[in-house]
Amino acid sequence: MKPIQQFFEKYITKEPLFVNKAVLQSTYEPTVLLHREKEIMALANIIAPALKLEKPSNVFIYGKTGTGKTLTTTHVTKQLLQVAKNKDIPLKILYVNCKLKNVADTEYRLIAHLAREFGKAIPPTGLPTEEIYKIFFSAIDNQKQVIILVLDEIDYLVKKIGDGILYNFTRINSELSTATLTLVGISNDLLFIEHVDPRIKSSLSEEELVFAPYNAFQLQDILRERAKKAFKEGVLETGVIEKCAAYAARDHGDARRALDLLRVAGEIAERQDSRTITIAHLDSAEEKIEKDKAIDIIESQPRQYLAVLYTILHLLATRKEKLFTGDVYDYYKDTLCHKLHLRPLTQRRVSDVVAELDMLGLINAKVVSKGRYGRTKEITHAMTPQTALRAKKLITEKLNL
DNA sequence: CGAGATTCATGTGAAGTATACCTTTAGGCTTAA
DNA sequence: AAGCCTAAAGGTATACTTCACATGAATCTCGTA
Repeated sequence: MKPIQQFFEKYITKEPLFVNKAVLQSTYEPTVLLHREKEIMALANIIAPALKLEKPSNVFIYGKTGTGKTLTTTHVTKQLLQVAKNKDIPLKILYVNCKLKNVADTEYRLIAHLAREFGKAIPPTGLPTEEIYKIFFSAIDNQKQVIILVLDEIDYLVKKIGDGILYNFTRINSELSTATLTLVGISNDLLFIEHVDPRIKSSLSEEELVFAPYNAFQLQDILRERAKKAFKEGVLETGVIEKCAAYAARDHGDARRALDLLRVAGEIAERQDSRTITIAHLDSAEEKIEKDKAIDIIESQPRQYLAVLYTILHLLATRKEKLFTGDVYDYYKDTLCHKLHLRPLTQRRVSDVVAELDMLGLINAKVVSKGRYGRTKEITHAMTPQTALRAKKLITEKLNL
């Protein structure tokens, strides 16, 4: 028998470690959210008036990544929607992630996206933004209804295009006569609202919820609960859950990360034909996750961004000295763009691109003053060496270098 | 020796440009009465 | 005469460029002890 056939034969008979892998994926919504009872009730209280067709207060939710903000919000809004449906209450929930490139990363695109949710066809460009607002308003204002708009990662949007958009949000309800719209903003950055006009702040952030990071014990509870459903009995070696929780608690109690870690560890173990999941699997999982995340982001970046990122990775790998914007720009313009027959962007633009790559977490860029030797961004690694290497290879392929 | 001026390399804001796409409008052509 | 198609005119968003000014600590300068 050919080896590849043997592989397939074996594959069928192989004992899986998972019973239900979806439980560990980030799209999974558990029916019970552990250790978020207080937050759930708080949010429920805030938005409950919707059931009486009154406008609930606007809310801002703060918390680091993986503290259950998004999950809690979708959980609560879903339940609310369910009740509303049973009682025939006209309630709509809209959820938008502002970080999605070319979907909701500008004011025009965000409102256009919302209007499309209501079946309106909006061109990708060409109309005045004001016009898009009108279309959106007319789409929702044709009947008495309560709309709850959840804007995830709203801090990213505001950082990118400024806080003018928030001002426009403040006047939404005065434009509507029959419908009402409530804004639920979710932010990873606890400080970002402090930078906006206090009047806008008080209008949009009538209520605030802060999600504290999970501690190691809470993470363990969550992991155990999910692991029970995801894995067959007895596949987890003792200490794996504890270690997994400890890893995640180390950097700001990120539950999503902890779950990813567990899932990927399981996948690796399965591939290696292991009967159990060990701590060693956990370690390789940590590496793989980071790599996947970076690769994912890179996949969606335009050519110019890739070229700049490649330059940075290349220079960081080759030289020992610190790396500054000027060095990057020189190599990018003189060497890389030349090789790629790419029209070089100006230094001004590259400066912005570097800032965006920093926001995406692919690199670290910090503005430093070198006194007599000027002011610049000092650029350093944000990825582990292995990941950086993989990333560089991927870009090489994507750019046809 | 130390306070204040100078300097460098690039950050950063504002305004301008190119491109792609939109709606409106006016003219020309077709059609049906 | 009414209806329909087309192409030009006039408008916008976005990504990028151009222009011009801002930044901030190391270094220089010069008056003073």
